[in-house]
Amino acid sequence: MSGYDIKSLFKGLSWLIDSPSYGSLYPTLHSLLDDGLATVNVEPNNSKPPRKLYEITEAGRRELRTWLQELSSTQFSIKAFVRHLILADSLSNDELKTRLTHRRTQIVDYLSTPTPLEESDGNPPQELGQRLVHDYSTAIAEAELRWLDAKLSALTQTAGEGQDHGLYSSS
Amino acid sequence: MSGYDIKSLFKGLSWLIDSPSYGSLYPTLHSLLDDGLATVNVEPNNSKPPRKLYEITEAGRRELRTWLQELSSTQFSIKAFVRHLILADSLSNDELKTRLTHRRTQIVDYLSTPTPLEESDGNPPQELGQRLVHDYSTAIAEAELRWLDAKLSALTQTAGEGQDHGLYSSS
DNA sequence: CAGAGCATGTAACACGTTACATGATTAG
DNA sequence: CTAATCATGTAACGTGTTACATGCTCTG
Repeated sequence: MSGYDIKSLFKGLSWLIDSPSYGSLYPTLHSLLDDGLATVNVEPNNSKPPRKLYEITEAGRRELRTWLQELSSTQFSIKAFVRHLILADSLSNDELKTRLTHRRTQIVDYLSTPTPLEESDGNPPQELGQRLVHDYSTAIAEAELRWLDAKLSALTQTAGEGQDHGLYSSS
Repeated sequence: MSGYDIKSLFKGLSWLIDSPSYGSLYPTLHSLLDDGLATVNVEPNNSKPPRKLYEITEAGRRELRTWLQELSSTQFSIKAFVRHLILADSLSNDELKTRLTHRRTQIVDYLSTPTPLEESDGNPPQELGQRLVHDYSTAIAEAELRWLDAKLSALTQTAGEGQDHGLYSSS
């Protein structure tokens, strides 16, 4: 993909996670080249600035794998999970299944932790906000749980299909 | 609340949105005092550092309102919406309803935009990640829509109840 | 008796955004 | 004809994190 393509992808997801600015995106791409983690293929684009199509190298893929491993073992955020999904192409069927299962565990844990419930006394000084957010957070978590279950069952039924991980077969 | 309390609140929400570090939280609280947007009430805490309980001033509440207005009219992100919910105490019944309705509109718009569907040709070079994320994003958006509808109907049924906005009456 | 939680705060550093620079093409 | 989209890039600036400093208390 080109820097522009990457930016577009994130822009479409910006309601869920932050989208990087070109000011950080382009320099990052340049440093990937310097480190040999990616290669470019410059494609002329009639009098417009040429499209620079980046591709990950083997070394890059190795780095990516360890980075994703780190991510999933230390971060629970939606941001981290979405990053994982975006990069699902780099994972094998089994790896993806492992990650989704791990995520499922985290969500279940989150949903089962009994709300801290702060403020002893007669409790409501002013905490409508807290309750609303907690409520919202729970609703989102439950939705994610259902989504994970659906994907996991699709992934398990068609065990070793390779290509599309059995997720989007027969439209 | 104290700086510590605020941090705890965000920590509990860190799976949804970023939690600020103390390194930015405390200085921010200090600058609110300088600007007269908040006041402190220092509460001794037997030999532990005293708890500094901050409270918003009238001027602060005015600033907050315009800030929230700005937020909701320019940002569509979950981050912005969660901020709004946390601060729901500062909004009147009608204001809250307006914001939720506005959010609902945004979600509906998002769900109705026909997926860009990039890559003309025979389309699938490698875009499992894109599809997965889109799928996930849609599932979350639909869950939020249902949540909004539930809250909005609760809010409308008990029109002008004041106190708890009619949201959490008779448990 | 060690580690987690309570509780506040500062300074160096890294990071990312904003604003700028450039310019053709296509859609309304 | 104007605005949006395509397409890349740099430098100054602002903001936020990381690491450090301090010290009591409760839990396992």
